[in-house]
Amino acid sequence: MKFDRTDRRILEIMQRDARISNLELAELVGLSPTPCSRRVKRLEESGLVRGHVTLLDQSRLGLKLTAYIGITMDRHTPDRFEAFEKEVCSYPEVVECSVVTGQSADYLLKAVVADMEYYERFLLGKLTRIPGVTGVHSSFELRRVLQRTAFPLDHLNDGQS
Amino acid sequence: MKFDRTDRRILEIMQRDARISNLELAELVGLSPTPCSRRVKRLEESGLVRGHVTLLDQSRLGLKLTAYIGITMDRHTPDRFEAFEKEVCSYPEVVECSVVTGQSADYLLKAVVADMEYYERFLLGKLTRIPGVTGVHSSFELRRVLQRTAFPLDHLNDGQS
DNA sequence: GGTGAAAAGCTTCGTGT
DNA sequence: ACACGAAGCTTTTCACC
Repeated sequence: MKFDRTDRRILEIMQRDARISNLELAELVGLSPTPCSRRVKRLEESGLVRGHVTLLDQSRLGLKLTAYIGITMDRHTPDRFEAFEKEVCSYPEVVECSVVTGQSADYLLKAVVADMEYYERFLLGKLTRIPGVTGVHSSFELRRVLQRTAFPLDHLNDGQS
Repeated sequence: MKFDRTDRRILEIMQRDARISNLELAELVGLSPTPCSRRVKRLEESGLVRGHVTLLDQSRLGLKLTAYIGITMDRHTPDRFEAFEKEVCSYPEVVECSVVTGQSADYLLKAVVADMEYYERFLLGKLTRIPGVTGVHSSFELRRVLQRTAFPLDHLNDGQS
């Protein structure tokens, strides 16, 4: 599958505004509505577009505390990992979870909660109870400097899978 | 400002699908289109809704490497911080940047790049050149387990600012 | 890829409960 | 506050160039 500059511009615009109409989008990229609509459909069917979501204000929701949590496991066996991951995915407080390289942590989690009191309950009542979890290191967000959902697209100048 | 269960359901649905029509949304929450539209408008004007974005597939874009980067600064003065933050915000590779608590890092960054070769250029050519940066510790994502943009809304059962 | 027309869908009133 | 129904508009989607 190949993308040209027009596709790139379409994606850049949609990454910022998912609710733009095809009519307006076509005008912005210098196309008539029909081929513009065709391109969008092609991009969506290709799997490149993962979805359209509404972003809410974390603070106004009362979710004032963001924690980055490094998790260390006792043994690195598939069953340990699977059980841990399944459990973590069921926690709505966790917005991100990855297996990572580096010194002391196997997993890096990002969790979003109301306050420190809630976080303590989350930590003691949920996270540390998962079998295999031997180490937990919490780091808290003091201030958010930047948060983006848009990826850079400069690197796909022409053909790209 | 107060939110009831219906507002909560509206937000839950929109967090998953930003392009839903008011008609369908109204049906899902058990309302007629008119009051549903009023509620959505009220929620947007309240600032609770930050925007509607399209999410793209990071891997299919060719951005195969995600790095978590801990940054240590030499001095914790406002001018050092401001300059650093302004510079970091101008890097499209950085999708997240926060001031965090904890041992050895002042900032935690999340960066998204094509590969390790690109990352090295980013690190040496950009990040480590910023005045005040004394320590950089990179941790790489081996596998993504979970990634959410939706926040939990269970905690706002009735009234909430 | 562009154009124009037709069709479908959505939003927005007014009115009544 | 909400439901209903009609009007009016935007948007999408054809067939064709």
